[in-house]
Amino acid sequence: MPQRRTATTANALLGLLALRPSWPIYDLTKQLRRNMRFFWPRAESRIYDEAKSLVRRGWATAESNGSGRRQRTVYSITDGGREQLRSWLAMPANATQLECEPLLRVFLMDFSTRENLLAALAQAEVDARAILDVGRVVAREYLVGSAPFQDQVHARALVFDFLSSHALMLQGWTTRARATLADYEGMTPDQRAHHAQRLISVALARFPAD
Amino acid sequence: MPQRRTATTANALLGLLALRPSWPIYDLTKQLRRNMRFFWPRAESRIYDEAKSLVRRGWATAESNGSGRRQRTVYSITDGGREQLRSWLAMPANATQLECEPLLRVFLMDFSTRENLLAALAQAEVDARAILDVGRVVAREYLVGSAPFQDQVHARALVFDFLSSHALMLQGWTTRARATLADYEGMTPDQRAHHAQRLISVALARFPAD
DNA sequence: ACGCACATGTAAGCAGTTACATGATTTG
DNA sequence: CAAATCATGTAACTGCTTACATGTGCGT
Repeated sequence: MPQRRTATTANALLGLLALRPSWPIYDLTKQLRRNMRFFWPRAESRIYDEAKSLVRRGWATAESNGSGRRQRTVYSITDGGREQLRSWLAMPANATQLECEPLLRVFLMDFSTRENLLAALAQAEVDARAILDVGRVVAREYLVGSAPFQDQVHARALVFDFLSSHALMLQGWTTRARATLADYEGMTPDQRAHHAQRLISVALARFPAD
Repeated sequence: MPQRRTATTANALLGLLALRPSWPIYDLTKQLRRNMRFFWPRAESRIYDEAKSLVRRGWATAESNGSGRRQRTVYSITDGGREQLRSWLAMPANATQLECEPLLRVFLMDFSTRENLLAALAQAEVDARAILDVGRVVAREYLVGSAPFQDQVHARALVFDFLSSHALMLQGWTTRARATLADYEGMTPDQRAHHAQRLISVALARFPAD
């Protein structure tokens, strides 16, 4: 029995709404953009749509607080929304998914040029750095106690641990991969194959017992 | 200027097609399912559609080799397909994306139960184990020289390094997260906050200089 | 001879993206 | 006061997933 996708963006939004009595729509997009995009990436236009859909489903209310001609909508979670949030959290979580085009290009390295391959690795490094750069700023905010969600520091610490581990993993890999490519440089195919096998057995040795 | 998405599934398929003179469609889905799903996850039905689309665009040819009533289509890359592959590889790679619902649930832990939260962590561990289990098998094939793509071992070693690092990172994080939750157990909110700040500074200390 | 896993698709629908448009507010 | 950036959307499209439908061959 294939399992229906449980975590739509709607549920992530509900979670945010539950953290504060009311949210201007822009703050929601900002939150998604700054803090959640690294593990729950969504286009901003999605947020606007999804917020309206929450209202349609009775999980949130919208107050159009139009100062001037332009409307500024503020959203609040309803009791039904809290109920939905609770019932979503009781369902099993979907699997973690990684989509890494730089790695795809390494996989297909034989059809690429040295230059293009290095560019792909550089992209992976940029991805890592983006996380680390945000992380440095946010971490300091939480350490000095000035973060907007300071009361959530117990949860955010775990998220921070995850994301920095992920970013450091990415960065470490690009470094090793570049070194390996340099090693490959002067080798015959046979030597490369041997070298590669050694790399595999080193990595395999780090696997947990079972 | 927003950057067009460059790596559709089509290009990944072209890469596979370029590795062998001809591919039965099922072998393509198998390859995607067994080896690439961890960094380029796609539904299998997508592969069937996409293969046909390659033919429509002149990047592949299909030979319907029907033994019996049922057709077994075999695909081959064309010169145009190789050209497309080359020009895709010359474009900048898209960013790495991670979607981790277990982490989203940790982010929202205050609305969850202890039990549900642990279930989310268990899911993350299952995700890691899935990679490690496949990795163990594939690694041994490459080490004894019996892998279907043994001639690609130089590339696969780099992929293997990436995926095992990723999986070990995931597994390490779940272990630490569980320990942290246990630590939180008896604490006052204030103590938890302090504990969390210590965790953040430990993680921050591991950041590269820059 | 039956059941189950393997193999090959089709159909429908939605979640999500890109691209565009424009109002409001700050800043140099 | 012009330019840039912040803020709030809409429109069009599409890749991808889920769910379903069947054929085919193997093990028992």
